[in-house]
Amino acid sequence: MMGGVGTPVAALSARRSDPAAEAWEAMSRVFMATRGRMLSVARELDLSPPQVVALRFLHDGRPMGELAEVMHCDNSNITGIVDRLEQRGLVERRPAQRDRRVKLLLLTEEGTRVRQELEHLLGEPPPGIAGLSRADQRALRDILRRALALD
Amino acid sequence: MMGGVGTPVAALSARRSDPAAEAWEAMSRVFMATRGRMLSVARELDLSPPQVVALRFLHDGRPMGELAEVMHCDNSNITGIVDRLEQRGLVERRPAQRDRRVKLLLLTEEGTRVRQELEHLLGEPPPGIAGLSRADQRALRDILRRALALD
DNA sequence: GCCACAAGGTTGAACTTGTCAAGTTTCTAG
DNA sequence: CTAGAAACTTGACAAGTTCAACCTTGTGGC
Repeated sequence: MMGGVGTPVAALSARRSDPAAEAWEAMSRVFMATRGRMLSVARELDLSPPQVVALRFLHDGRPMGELAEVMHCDNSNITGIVDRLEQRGLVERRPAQRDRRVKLLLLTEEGTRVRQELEHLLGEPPPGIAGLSRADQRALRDILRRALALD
Repeated sequence: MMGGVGTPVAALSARRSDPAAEAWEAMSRVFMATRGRMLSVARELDLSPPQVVALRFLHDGRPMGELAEVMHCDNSNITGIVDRLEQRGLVERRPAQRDRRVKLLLLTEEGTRVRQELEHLLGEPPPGIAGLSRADQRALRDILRRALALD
């Protein structure tokens, strides 16, 4: 830990011998360690963190309201974020035919490119995960997929 | 999935048969699913998301600059966040004796209480993890601890 | 001791985010 | 046809983020 600064977080409290809580604590630590990377990727692509989240949650034809829902924020908030993505030419709004109150979001060519770049950079596993044995990696993947199936 | 809204993210791209990337993708999905809980916990305790992060990264005697470093943001940013935490009586500033330029952060009694509440609420594993078999939970914990040792 | 310089933190300006309360347009039910 | 709801926008205001400029305090060379 060369450039480190000591314990990043004071003791996260996982009740001893509660393996779920202990696993979750470890998982939270792995994620906290990747905060920096996410922020520098955003900077590199000249996007704010919410714009990154929005782009990742976006897919062609997704209504604004749905984006607001998955991002857990207000509709009025999405308006501004999409405004700026649109100004940058990454996204377009198109009223839905079936209900013209609804605006569907479409990625432009450039938007698709940026989004792919984003997934490429953020999809890279952090060193801790990349450094695990292949058996551990497979076990981790399988366990987490079981967890996702329960959500 | 009753109130669901379809696929939250369009395909995160994990190269096939790269178990590390697949594991990381699954892990990212688990985390995305907990965004909402983090936000509602923040609301419940009347804290902004950055204040939550700051409180979690805080420990008694931590210098402001160190907090800025672990939060990956500018010193000037921390000034404002700490200002508001101080106004709410959760934190105090005290100049370090050895170097009076440095301000050390101390949790007040109330600050300690809120921080514990925070760890309690956010330390609760999400349903997907809690619903795993005990063997899976232990395996997950052990693998992630190995990953942390590599960071 | 004195001086230039660096380091930790604060301030102010410009912008983005987030929230809430109207407001507009477009459905939908009765 | 009309009352009300739904989807988005607008405006106002607090908070976060970044940058440059600043103030105070340490540090090293002389």
